[in-house]
Amino acid sequence: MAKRRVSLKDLAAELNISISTVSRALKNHPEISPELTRKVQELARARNYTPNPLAMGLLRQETRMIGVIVPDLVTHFFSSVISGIEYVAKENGYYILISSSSESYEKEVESVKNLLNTRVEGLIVCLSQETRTFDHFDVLINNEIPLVFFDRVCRTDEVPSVVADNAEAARQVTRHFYENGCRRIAYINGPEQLSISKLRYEGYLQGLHDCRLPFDEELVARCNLSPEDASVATRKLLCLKNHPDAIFGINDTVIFAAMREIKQFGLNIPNDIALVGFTGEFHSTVVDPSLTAVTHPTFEMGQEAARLFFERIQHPTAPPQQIEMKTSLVIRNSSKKE
Amino acid sequence: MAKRRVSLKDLAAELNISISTVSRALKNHPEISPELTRKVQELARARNYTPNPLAMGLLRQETRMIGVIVPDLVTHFFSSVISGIEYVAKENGYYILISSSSESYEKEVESVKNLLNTRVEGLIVCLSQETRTFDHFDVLINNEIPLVFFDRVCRTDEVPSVVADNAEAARQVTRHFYENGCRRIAYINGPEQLSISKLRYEGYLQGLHDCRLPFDEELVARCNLSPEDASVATRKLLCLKNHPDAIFGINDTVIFAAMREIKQFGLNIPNDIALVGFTGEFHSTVVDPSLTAVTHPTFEMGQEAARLFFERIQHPTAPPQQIEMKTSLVIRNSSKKE
DNA sequence: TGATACTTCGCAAAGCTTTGCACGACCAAA
DNA sequence: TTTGGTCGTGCAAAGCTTTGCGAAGTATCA
Repeated sequence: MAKRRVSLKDLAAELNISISTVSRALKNHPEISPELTRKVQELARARNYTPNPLAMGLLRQETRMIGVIVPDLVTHFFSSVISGIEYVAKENGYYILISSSSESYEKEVESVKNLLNTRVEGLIVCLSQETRTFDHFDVLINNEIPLVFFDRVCRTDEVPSVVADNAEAARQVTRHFYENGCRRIAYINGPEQLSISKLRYEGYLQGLHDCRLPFDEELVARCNLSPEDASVATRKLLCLKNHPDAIFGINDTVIFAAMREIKQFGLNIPNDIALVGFTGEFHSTVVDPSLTAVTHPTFEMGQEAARLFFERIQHPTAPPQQIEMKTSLVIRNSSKKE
Repeated sequence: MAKRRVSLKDLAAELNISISTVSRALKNHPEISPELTRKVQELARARNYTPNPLAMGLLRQETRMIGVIVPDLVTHFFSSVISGIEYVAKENGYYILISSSSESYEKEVESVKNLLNTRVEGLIVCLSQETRTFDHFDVLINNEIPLVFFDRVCRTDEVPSVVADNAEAARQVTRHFYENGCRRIAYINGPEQLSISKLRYEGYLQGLHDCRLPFDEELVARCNLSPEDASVATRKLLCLKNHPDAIFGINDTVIFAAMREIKQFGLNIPNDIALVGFTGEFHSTVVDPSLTAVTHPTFEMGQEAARLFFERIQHPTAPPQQIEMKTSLVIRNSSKKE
């Protein structure tokens, strides 16, 4: 057990004055005489006094903590967003409590409950891929507890959120493929309930339409976001009697898995199959061929999410904003046919 | 401002009984009659009562929070270790407060101070690469506040720690190079003050000695752990009149930067230069050629660190353990000369 | 009926901080 | 001498929970 830290009471006892006087002296209250103020502040420094946040929290009903729930901590996208959240939180004197849902609905529900019990002042959440119902956020919404979603969102009419320009980005990717001579453009999608899946899929469709390419159902594969499942989905595409000449993957996990699969299949990237991913990873540049990718401003997404959160703290009932972050298509070698 | 949550006082008022009775009823105290107990518990459930951790913290002098300080959140190694810490923390009903030092000594000192002021029960730390002095941990040690280091450690005679078998792993890498025909084996080291730099360097030297290879000072480059600096270090090696035929990089950031640099230089991996990294990344398999690497059990390192932490909570003055985790050299294509 | 023994509960303190209000002391004016 | 004011400080409550101890009430026994 760590020793008790010094409290106002300790200082008061040592100086033979009351606790309230110490408290006031420390914040330079004008009603306390200058010498006493000086004496108190000196002692406080010497004893290394800092106010107890638990007591303050109890008094002010605030904990200066933000709960953050992400599907996992390890994926570059999430750790980078968290980094952005942490940055803004720190600026505001807040800490973040991180909980990983492991892409599990149940754990997500559990995390919401536990974090609220810990009295965080609100939550910043990216939904798990299993999550199809959203009642576990009712408590937050009904009680006006700040809540912000990012990337994988829901209930955007009630909850502020930060997302990428998913549809537009996917549309551009499709057109980029077309301009590079691809005609059978495949798309590996994520779970249908995820907002990013829907929107990127829509963008893909729009892109096809822009280029007057026919929609071919067999060119759309679906997977959960694990590397294994992505590999399966890729193989399915590769085994078509007429395999695609381009594959667009919903995120980096998927596209890296696809890349490996295609190589093992003995096909050339980009000549046999062009490849574009949706990612923010620096690894795009280190794979071979280097990966053309829609690049997220991940750190900035985290910052925006945190800003939205603090706005929410200020104005809990303001109409929810949705911030759409501009992505950019960084063209590298995986999509340039010779 | 979020509404106040229900407290014992609210429940007591609603039932017209005293707070203490409610408190006891909720924990099935035998002195409370069965019916009253039932009634109280029902109401508590209905009103969604959970004890206020601030009040409990104040009372018991515990916050059930662990401060975690890492150089950054984004690198796979750290996010994966954090993941392991979080896992064990959750098992024990603890949360982690994460603070990033951004590889800065000052921010590390700041983080230690701030986290302690937040009344975390202790700290799990990986030193920043700038850190050369360690007085900022005195407060913890003198006050018996639990502290655990991982990976980049110091004061191991006083503080428990979790590290990889750095020297042994580096030695094996060097021998592996030798067995694959490499004779001019270079090493890109990190900042000298880091324990991992020292130990891996020692292992490298031992490996050379084992293989009766001469030590050549110009084959040792140093960099801070940024990709940019790693690139510079690599170029220096490549520009030697007699460039190395193997490069061993202290971590993944370094080795991926080196890989890129070598390719740009027009040299072939592994035939011109073999490459081995020190990493836990799944990306090793997706780069081309796939990267031979010393693989850390990163998640497990986090778990061990957390376990050590909880032991420390139990026995703050027990002699500090140092846990050395076994790494394994996973041989892929980047080190196989034809 | 009075005393004893349980059963069932409430009071209050501790853990820490802030802050409105009151109180004592001292001085000046009436 | 009394009143009114100013200045410096302390009291106490609130925010929430746990728990030792005391008290009220009921039942049992002599």
